[in-house]
Amino acid sequence: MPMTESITARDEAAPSGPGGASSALRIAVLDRDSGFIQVLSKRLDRLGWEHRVLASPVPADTVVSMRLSALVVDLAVLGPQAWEWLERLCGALPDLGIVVCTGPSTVAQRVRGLRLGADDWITKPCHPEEVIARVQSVVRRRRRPSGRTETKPLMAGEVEILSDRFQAFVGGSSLDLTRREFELIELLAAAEGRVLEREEIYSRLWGYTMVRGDRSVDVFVRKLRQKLEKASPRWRYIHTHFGIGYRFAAESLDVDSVEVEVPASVPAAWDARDQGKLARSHEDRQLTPDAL
Amino acid sequence: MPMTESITARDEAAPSGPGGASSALRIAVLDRDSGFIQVLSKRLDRLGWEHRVLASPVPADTVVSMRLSALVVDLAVLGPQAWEWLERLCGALPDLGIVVCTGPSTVAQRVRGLRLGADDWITKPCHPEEVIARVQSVVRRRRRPSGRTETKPLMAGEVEILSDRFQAFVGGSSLDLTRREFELIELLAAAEGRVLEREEIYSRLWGYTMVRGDRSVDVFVRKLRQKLEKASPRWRYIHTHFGIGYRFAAESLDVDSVEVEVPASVPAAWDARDQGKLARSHEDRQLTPDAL
DNA sequence: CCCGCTTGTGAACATCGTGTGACGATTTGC
DNA sequence: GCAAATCGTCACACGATGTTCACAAGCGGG
Repeated sequence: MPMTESITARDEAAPSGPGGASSALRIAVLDRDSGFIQVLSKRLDRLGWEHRVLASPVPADTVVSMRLSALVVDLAVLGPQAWEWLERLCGALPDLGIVVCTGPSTVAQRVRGLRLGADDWITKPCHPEEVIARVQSVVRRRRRPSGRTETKPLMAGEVEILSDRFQAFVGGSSLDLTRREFELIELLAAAEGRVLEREEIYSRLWGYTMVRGDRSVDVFVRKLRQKLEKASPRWRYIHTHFGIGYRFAAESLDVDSVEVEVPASVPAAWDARDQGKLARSHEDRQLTPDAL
Repeated sequence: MPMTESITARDEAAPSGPGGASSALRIAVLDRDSGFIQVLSKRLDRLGWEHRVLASPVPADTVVSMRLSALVVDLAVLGPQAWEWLERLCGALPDLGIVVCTGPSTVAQRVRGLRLGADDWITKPCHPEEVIARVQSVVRRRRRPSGRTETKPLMAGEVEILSDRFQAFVGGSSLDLTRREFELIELLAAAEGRVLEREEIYSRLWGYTMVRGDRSVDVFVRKLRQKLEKASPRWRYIHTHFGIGYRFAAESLDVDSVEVEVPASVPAAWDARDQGKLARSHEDRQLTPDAL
């Protein structure tokens, strides 16, 4: 069985993607081995997981309040009451992932721990990477039921983008976006204020690189604009940047409420010129490069 | 730390009760170590778990058809393709519990196995009782629905979904849903208002990942719609989202009772449009862009 | 002010996704 | 072992969706 590889710290994708509340893990380590803790903490940091180190036997109730995804625990820290503590904890938090990481033990002890509710049992000395991997494995299973992807609605101007409905709404009524249209508005709105190049939009939506001359992005932008215009006539959302791409930003045509929708991140020159342009031109979506 | 106890074979309750599919575990062991297999099989028998021993590297597809709860596997049996095999299996059956039980290995190998989707990794030689305990632990984690005894009836429009009866009712009379039909309506109703993608529905109901071109979900949606339509003709429950999946939401065809079923989160314009369309079109289930 | 390039627009076209009925395979109950 | 129920696949039809065109309009640089 030729299995040879090194443990490369190939970092999992940091929590960046729009869909990714996936990596929002909270871990606690209950141990006293300072060396072990230090190495583990470092690794957890690099993974971007929130973590906390506990040195003394915390009452089970306290653990409950920490809202953890998983707990790594050395039973030795707990002393004689380890079993009782473990049992109570598992009873109180059946969804908490528990990885016991402790010194030499008998089979009977391991079996007992696992039966009481521990999800895994590692024997020290052990490699931190394996601890991480086992915690991941435990959490991977745990996370299924909480698949409730907490998708906060994206808001911009009058439109409300609900990821779990695959739709955008204005005043409660759907824009009737098709799948691609929705993906496009979601992508644009997630990058609100920033200009996205055509190539990037294309590759993020279609998955492969755009061939020169492909007008798909333009076409879908048009469709989106049509539906946005119909549902929210007094606002402009998608702005063209000539030779570059598109930028999503809710901008009202009503002069009164100008300051409402202009993001603070945009330099002042922007709104001044832009609004001027908006006021005098019917073709206000077309922004020349020097308007930046 | 006084931890001393013998491994008593205190059998878990055998699958006896009518309601109890709780202990109906199906395990497979893929190994060639006859002694290990024999001892393990004996133990599995006493626990009342269905089990099957495989001696040769079974193709991943075959494993799928075995409807297992968990699999204990010695990677040595699989030879050089072990990793690939493991990866494909985990991809096809994300809910299958996989316990690797194999000879001496490096940390890197264990980490790799766990990352690929294995739930646990035990190093031989090991005590059968620990294997059992770890399988139990994995399965315990895997099972989310049985853990909850919350038998709150789900209500939507005129239908009432009673999980403990595996049936849906309208006005007290059963819809005579088959198992799959019930699982489907339960899944959909639990996510009321949210769009569920076909792939998700399939993987949650069938347990493995959907192959492209499989129409099973569509077919069962049709069967469900038929029964819902017959029992509750004045309501629509399952809505198609083209290119995505289905959304469950009770919507009345009667204009009067609009406010009853519309969730507060969705503003009024919704039903206004929707109801209008629903009222005048016989083909209301297919949500054309302008019907949503 | 003109020319080349980029973008907007509408429609035609090809493709894909879904509803539907029927059929064979498998499981379940007696 | 048989009969009924249930499950999953298939082929067909139809419509929604995505893609590609040609042309018009707008922009930028001489």
